[in-house]
Parts: sequence; C-alpha cells; structure tokens
Amino acid sequence: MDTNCCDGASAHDNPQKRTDDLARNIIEQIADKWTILVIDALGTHGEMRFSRLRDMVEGVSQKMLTKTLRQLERDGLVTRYVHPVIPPRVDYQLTPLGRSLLDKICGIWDWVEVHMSEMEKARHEFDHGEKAARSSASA
Amino acid sequence: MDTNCCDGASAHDNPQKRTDDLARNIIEQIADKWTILVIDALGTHGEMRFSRLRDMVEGVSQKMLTKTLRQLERDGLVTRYVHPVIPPRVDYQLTPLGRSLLDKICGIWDWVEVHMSEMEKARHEFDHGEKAARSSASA
DNA sequence: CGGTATCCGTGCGGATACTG
DNA sequence: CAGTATCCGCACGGATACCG
Repeated sequence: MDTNCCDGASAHDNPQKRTDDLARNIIEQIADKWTILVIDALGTHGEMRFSRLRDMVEGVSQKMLTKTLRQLERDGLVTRYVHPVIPPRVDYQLTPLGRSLLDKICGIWDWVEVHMSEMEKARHEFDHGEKAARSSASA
Repeated sequence: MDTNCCDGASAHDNPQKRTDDLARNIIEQIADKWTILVIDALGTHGEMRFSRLRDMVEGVSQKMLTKTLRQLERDGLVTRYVHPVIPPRVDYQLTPLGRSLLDKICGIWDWVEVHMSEMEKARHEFDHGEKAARSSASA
C-alpha cells in the first residue's frame, strides 16, 4: 500500500520503508475505541485518577482501561503518577504530545457533530431505499 | 460519559441524549483500521475498482474490504457504481462527505508523521528505562 | 470479477478472584 | 484503590468454496 493520502515529502524511498510500518502501527493504535475515548476524557477533565477515569469512559472495563493507559503511557501520550500513599492513588494526565493529538481527535469529533445527521439520513436511505437505487430513480 | 472534548453547544440536554450515542457510534466506525486505510486509498487514487483497491490496501481480505466498503457506502462516504458489464466491474469513490472526512484523517496522518520518532523514542525508553522511572532518575 | 456464504481459529475483551 | 492474573465466551476476521 502507499504511505498515506497526503505525503508531501516523507515516503517513497526504500530506507524509509519501516517508516510506513511504524506510522501505520501508530495509526492502528490510535484508531482504537478506548484509546480515543480515554484521550478525550483526559482532555476534557485534565488530570484524573484511575477510578474517576473509569466512570468517565462509560462502558470500559478496568482491564481495558489499564491496558489502554499503559499503552498511552508507553507512547508518551499520558503520564502516570503513583502517589506514595495507601490506599494507592494514581493520577493520569495528557502530556503535551498527548494534547497535540487531542486537537486532531477533536477535529474528528467536530466533524462528526456536524455531519452526524447527514450520515444518519444516508444510513436510513441505504437501509431500505437500496433496491430502487441506480436502476429506477423514482422521479 | 461526557460527550466529547470540545462540545461548545451540543450535548448536556436530555433530548439530545441519543445524539451522543450516534456520535460515539460513528466515531467507533471511523476508528477502524480498514476504514481509515480504505478512505485513505480512495483519497489518494480517486475512483478505483474493487480489485485495485484490494491490493492498494495491503493485507485486507476481500471479506473485510467488502464489509468496509458497504459500511462506508451506507454512511454516505463512498459511492459504489456497478458497471452493467460482464465480467462485473465495480468502481468506488469518495463522496464529498467522504472527502471532507479524509481531510480530518489526513490531519492525523500528518500528526503521526511529525511525532512518530518522538513516540518511537518514548516507547523505547518505556520498554526498559521503566524501573528507574520516578524513584531514581539515573542522572 | 465482485460478492456472498460457510467454516473455523484466535485474540479481544468482559467477569471474577486475588494482591499490595 | 489500582492493578495483575485467570478463565472463557464470542465476535472479528481469515481461508475456502461457490454464484451471477
């Protein structure tokens, strides 16, 4: 496959072959349900502790939340601070890098907000109109 | 969970409760590996027939490609044109709506291109530095 | 060629139990 | 409270076979 849609001066060469793989790998990480929702939640509310986060991100299991957070931490998108207290208290927050990604993600959210109804309509039409489609436009 | 990160004037109200669900549903659709790669491919090369698309999107099975395309079609993001010839020939292309989404996705790709190395480094450090982390910075 | 139907492996992800 | 470990279902997705 080719690199991406708008590669002005990045790929093509061979030496940068792994560049594509890495990019795709990262994209596939980001393009994850929980990842996006977690980044989103942290973006909205700032630093949060684990349990808070868990009920902000509706429907996430603690397993998935942990996993997602670990990955985000590994990628340098969030920081994890373990307060040396008992019972444990762990706070998460976006790094600058994470926040810059958040901006992009917000772009998608906004897009969705704007085009939601349009898409809903399209779906509706598709779901039954279908048959008449190309062959016999009713008009 | 709350709506999203930057809701200026969309949710909160009750009547718009399903708005959130729909938005989230759509996001989860878009936040799909193949979906993104397909949109990307169509964005780069314009109208394409099925088989071409299949080998542009490296690694996609024909099942997943079909499924993905159907969904994109349903959402009004791509059009599907079946040429009335034999053997069959089916062309896909982005709708204006699809292209507007592509822009946002490109934003993410660009972001990735820019911050890739940063993330790679972060991963590397995380993968072994780890231990020394907070308690005893080596320096 | 484009697509559907079927079979089937596997890994994602939820639920539960347990630890520090 | 935060996290790990374990078990396990199930749906995601690949491979194959077949149709128009």
